[in-house]
Amino acid sequence: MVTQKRVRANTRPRRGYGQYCALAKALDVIGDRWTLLIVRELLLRGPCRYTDVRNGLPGIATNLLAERLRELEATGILRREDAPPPVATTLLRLTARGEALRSVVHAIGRWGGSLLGEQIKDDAFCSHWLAMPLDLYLTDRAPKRPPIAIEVRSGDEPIVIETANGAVRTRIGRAANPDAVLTGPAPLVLRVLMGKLTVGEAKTHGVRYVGDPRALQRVRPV
Amino acid sequence: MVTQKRVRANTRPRRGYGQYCALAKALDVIGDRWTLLIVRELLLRGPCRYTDVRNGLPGIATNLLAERLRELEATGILRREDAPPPVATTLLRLTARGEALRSVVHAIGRWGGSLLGEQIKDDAFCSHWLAMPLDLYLTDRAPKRPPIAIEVRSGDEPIVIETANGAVRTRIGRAANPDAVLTGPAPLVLRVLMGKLTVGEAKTHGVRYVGDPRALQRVRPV
DNA sequence: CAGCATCCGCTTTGATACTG
DNA sequence: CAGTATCAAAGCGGATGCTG
Repeated sequence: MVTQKRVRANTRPRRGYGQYCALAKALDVIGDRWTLLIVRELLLRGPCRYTDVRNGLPGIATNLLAERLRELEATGILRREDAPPPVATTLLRLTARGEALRSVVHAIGRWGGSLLGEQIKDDAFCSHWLAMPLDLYLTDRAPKRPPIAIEVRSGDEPIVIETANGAVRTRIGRAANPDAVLTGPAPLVLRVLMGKLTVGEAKTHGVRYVGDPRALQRVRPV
Repeated sequence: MVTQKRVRANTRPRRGYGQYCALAKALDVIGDRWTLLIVRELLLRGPCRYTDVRNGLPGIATNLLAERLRELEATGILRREDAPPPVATTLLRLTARGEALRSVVHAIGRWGGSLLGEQIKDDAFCSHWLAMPLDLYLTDRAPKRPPIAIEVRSGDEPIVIETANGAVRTRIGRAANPDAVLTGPAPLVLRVLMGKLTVGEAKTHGVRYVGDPRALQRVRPV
């Protein structure tokens, strides 16, 4: 008798912890390798294509990404939707439940901040990853004054730090009229923004800063 | 000649994401299977023995637990210490860095709460796991009044809900003089404490409540 | 090219047995 | 009590191939 091979096609048996505990149940869903990094990409980029997600995840195997996306869709964390008329492609968008993972990603990111300082060695880096620490630590020191924008160029994609009614938001893209532009290697750029390194010191290591010097003070972390 | 066994000892190659990102670095350390559940046990129990941790993690393989504990020690999340004179054993205790994971565990637990309501089927349950949702959601509605204690018996170990200067803390153990004692199956007990089920309704399903009825109101969640 | 699926070799995990 | 030893099964990484 022939043994059944491809029995259950594309549904994994899902190896869960089997514990009646919110943490365990959550980890059943978001605890697999790469899963939270996929969520990170969708949180930072907003709705985007398969390929965009993959570009933000150097090292992931394509089949694994496809599988994770299927799982995330099945668990109601993201959904696929057709892009508006101009381009004909499928967009991946976080659901409300997926957006709610921002608090989780922030908590882990904040905890992991202390592990980051050391060195890069041959770590991959994508400039939009800067957005997370910036959103986490920067504050608007002068909420009453007119908003400012700082453009940061540190890798493939430029990002913009904007003050908007008291909060600091970081997004991928360019500023129409930036008050300052900061350019250089990521660890240094980050240290400058975090106030751990003066612009003067950083400039001797390849960082460039053009524009209003007060812009940096404006968003300095507490 | 005796062959050396302990050659490669305890250093794995460690398969990290290789990304210069706080989230990825954190997941390199706490992203492996079982790791955060081990941290949960240490957070809920405080310093305890290997066996205590294992009892709180039904299904874990002993070698895996031993390996994870080694990794957590190496990454500075816990440390081993000799127990005080009476008992001669090794205690596992979270370091400050490990305690800082409470915010991470809480964030994930809060997110995972919505996944929990459904059914138990054949999920394992340990009564001390109740402590997390209780710490997350209960509040002291009358901080000025004398503190109260509610004992909950829902499984192997009793736990105590205590109000202490405005906060609600849950711990493993018994209350010397509880204002109320709640007994019954976990999902029901939880629903009662969360205010989603009245004591009267719960009693028809096997829940017992003995003591001051106002104790329950006192710690009701917002 | 975007968006996968398939195959293969290696690593991690799970279950059990055994030891100081 | 606190692990180590062993081995099968599942998961993962990388390469490659297929389809619209």
